[in-house]
Amino acid sequence: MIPVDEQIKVIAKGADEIITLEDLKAKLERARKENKPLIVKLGLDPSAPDIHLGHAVVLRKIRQFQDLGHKAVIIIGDFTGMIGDPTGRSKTRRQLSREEVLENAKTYERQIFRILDKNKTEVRFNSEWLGKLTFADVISLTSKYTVARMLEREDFKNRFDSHESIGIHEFFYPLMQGYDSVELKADVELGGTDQRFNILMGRTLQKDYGQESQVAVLMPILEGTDGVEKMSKSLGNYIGINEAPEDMYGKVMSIPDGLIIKYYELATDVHPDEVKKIKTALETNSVNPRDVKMKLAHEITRLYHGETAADEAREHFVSVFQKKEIPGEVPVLDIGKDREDMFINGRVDLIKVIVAMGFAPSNSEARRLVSQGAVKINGERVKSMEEVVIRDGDIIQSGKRNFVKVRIFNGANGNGTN
RNA sequence: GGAGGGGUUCCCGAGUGGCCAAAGGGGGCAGACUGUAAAUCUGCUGUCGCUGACUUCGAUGGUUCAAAUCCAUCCCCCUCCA
Repeated sequence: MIPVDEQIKVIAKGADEIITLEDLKAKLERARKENKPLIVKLGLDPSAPDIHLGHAVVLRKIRQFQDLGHKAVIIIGDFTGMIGDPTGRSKTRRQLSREEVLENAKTYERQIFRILDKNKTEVRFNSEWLGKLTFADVISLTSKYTVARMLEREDFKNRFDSHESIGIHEFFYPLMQGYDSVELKADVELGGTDQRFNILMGRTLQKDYGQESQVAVLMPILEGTDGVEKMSKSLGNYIGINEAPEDMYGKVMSIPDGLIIKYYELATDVHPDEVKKIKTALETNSVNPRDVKMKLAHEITRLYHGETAADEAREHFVSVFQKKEIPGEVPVLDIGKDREDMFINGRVDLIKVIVAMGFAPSNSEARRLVSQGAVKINGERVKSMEEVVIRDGDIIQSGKRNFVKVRIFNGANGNGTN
């Protein structure tokens, strides 16, 4: 293991807060002396199975720990997932079924190793120990904390003050998460700054159970593409690590300029010195933010899809969004005899095509898109539903980014009249 | 256990018999302008083969020509008292 000071430099990079730095130092020194890796814990909530750049922030940090010689334990919160983390919520979450949780957990496992070192990672499900606790154990656990201290947590406090409901079971979430740390004898727990309360709970409980308290490493929260809210699947402002290169590139391009540096810091492995240079360049207006963002988009895409795919994604972006060309490759919708649902009076119906491709959730929505001039056929804006005739090979564009090529097979008709 | 307040569309929130598919704001979507940035302006924002019809205001049943609005029962949330 490399010297402790060097390790701390790496660990502290990008971190919002380390509680406490002294504890971390002590642990690292001991680990180095005894050549015994630290147990670094990260809990994943299995309610959102698509890993996105927001999750990747902590996962990358874990990876850094691994590269320093430490061991990661990923906890799939299958048991806690049935409660749902109340963090940041203004409402009680719905409980996931056991099947949903397990299904999501599987999806998770498939994705995390695109970032983590599999050889230095252990994956555990917290039902393994939480499911075994007796009611007496639970009482004993709860007796270690008070309602007043629970209400110190901001989201609980807000809900309490504004007379919104708080389920008793929600109080258990932090306790359970803390108990996970007890079970693992975790040395470090990673999380976003919104996990501060939960992770500190681990510190408290470990002490109560006669263990050394874990160190909290809190990473900043990455805002999503809207630039305001925390990146999350449910808000639809996320960039998934499994997304197609073009989508990934495009989504990065849509983030507000103010977030460029933060994305560089938290979502890439670009060296801090280099990031500093970019920051200065932006601040002195010596570069066009768009160009910086294009480099960022390329970098992030490269990280998950490789150099070639990233280059192609850039070309695609330039062609479609900057030059407003129709992309070379467009998804194809085959309409054969068996797709009678796509026809009205013997004609392929534009509305149905839009809905079939998922460009709009309902016919009404599709109709709105058309009436607002969002739909083009072969580059020609559709002005009236009356005149529309869709022919074999036509390329339909809905909004800025959705394209489809329609293939109508002979005998299935398509050219207007019957 | 008692008393009171409340549950409206994605969210907040108005609406207490017909003019209500339901004000206003937020969010979202689309268009213009751009750099798929920000800001700004405009339109749209229940569903449906859509100048009309159908479904929605916690749930069910009722009163009425007509119910988000009135009545009954039930469910849920909050406050105060015990």
